[in-house]
Amino acid sequence: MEGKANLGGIFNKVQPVRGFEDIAMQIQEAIYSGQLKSGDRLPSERDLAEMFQVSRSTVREAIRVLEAEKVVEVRRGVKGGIIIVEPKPEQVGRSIEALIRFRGATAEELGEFRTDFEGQTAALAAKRATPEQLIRLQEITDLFRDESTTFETPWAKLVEYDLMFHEEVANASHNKIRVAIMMATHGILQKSSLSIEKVDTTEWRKQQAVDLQSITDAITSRDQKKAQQMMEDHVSRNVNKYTDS
Amino acid sequence: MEGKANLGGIFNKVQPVRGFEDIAMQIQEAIYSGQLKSGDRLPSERDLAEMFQVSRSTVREAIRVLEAEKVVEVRRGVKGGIIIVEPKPEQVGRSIEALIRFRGATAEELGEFRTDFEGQTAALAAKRATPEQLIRLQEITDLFRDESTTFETPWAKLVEYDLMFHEEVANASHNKIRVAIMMATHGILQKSSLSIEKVDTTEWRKQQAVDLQSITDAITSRDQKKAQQMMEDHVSRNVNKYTDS
DNA sequence: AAAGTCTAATGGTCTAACCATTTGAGATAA
DNA sequence: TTATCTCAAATGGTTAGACCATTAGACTTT
Repeated sequence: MEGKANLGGIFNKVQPVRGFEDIAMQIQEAIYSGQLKSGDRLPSERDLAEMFQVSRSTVREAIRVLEAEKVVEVRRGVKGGIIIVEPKPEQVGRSIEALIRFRGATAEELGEFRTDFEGQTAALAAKRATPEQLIRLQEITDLFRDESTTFETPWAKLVEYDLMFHEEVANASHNKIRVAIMMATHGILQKSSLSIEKVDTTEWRKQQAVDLQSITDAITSRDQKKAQQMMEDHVSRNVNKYTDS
Repeated sequence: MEGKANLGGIFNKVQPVRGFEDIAMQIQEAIYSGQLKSGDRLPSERDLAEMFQVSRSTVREAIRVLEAEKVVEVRRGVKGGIIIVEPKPEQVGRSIEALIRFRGATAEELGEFRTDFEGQTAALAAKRATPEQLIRLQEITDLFRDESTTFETPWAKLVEYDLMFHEEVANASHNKIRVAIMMATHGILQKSSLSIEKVDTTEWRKQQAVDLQSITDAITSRDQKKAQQMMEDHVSRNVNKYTDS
């Protein structure tokens, strides 16, 4: 630290830009700047190669990058091609998952986080939910209760309703970061090592239905504290179910 | 919804696996399963082509995918090659950022989330910090105070100490999910549209130093409520600074 | 010892062809 | 008419072999 200027954050790593990188960046820029919208179709690989004055291989490598980044989607055949897609919340879950796997996070840690996080989200929802969102929450709650009373309804379907409920609560919090993180954690839950375990008893179904109703009630009555408490109970109950088994 | 079974979540999209995808997956599996560790070097493209019995182009496309997913890094020249790298927290920030840009989240929303999130993290830290972590927090606090008294210390350096402090608090929460999300949000803060703004006055510097000390004190005295409150105040104070300017 | 030069290994790119998939148009059959 | 089959065209997927560019280290020269 002596006789040597601290250049941290001033200079950037030199990186010779490879052809395909350049192309991938140009296309991505066009998307971010709004010149290309989701749903648009890029020219064919052969046309792109001519436009960028490179070989088809180089174009293809650029497309692979964009595809891996979930910026475009590729379909074969006539009327196929390279289509621009919307960023999906699940991909955040994927990279969080990679990080978690690497750092060795556990299901307990995820559960603990979810308990706190969803509790606060519910509190915000109680503060800000629109009338339409309140109605929607009640609808999902009713749907869950109705379908949960018969064992003809598969467990997976009920879990789906439950996640739908949680996401609607996140929407009602009117904070897009929360929506994104909510969906990310759900993406993790639905997969791999941190996956939820199937616990499907009559009591579980009844308890879930009661949980959703009490959360909906608390949010509807704008009772932030209660909404937070009910949601925390609901999430932790399931977390415990999963990890006690 | 009538006369037609709901197959949601039961069947998956059919996707013919392309050669390069197969190869990319195999390599990724080898990494996740521990057969390949970060730092390891894959065989050269030519060798991989022979091993997988495909052309070099196909191998290269697979490498492009892995590279885009930040699973490997590629260097040219002799002794260069394809090296396996660790997943970095910043990449989570990147995908969250993409999502946020697309969904149009604002700096206010991020600020609101951080206030709640970091508050809870501090509360957990107060509960679980190890003696070593308490010492480390005090060290960073001291470092910040000492260096902040002279304007020779650049603003960027102080922000760095601040982030270091927040990450240490996250570590002290002993929840790896929180560490990951903390780093992710910091990654966002350091870039682009949601970037923090430079506010560097004598009062700001003093206030920051006081903030860190009071948080450290609260955590050290195991006062969860106070730690949460102090952290919330600290974060929201900065958020307001940034957004009021 | 220092500087320059050469060499081999590795990724980056190109060319030109062929294969595989998909859609729609047109021919054919019921 | 209607249903089915066939075929053509466009698009991505793959191949093979060549050459270029970059890099580290060995070797040579000064």
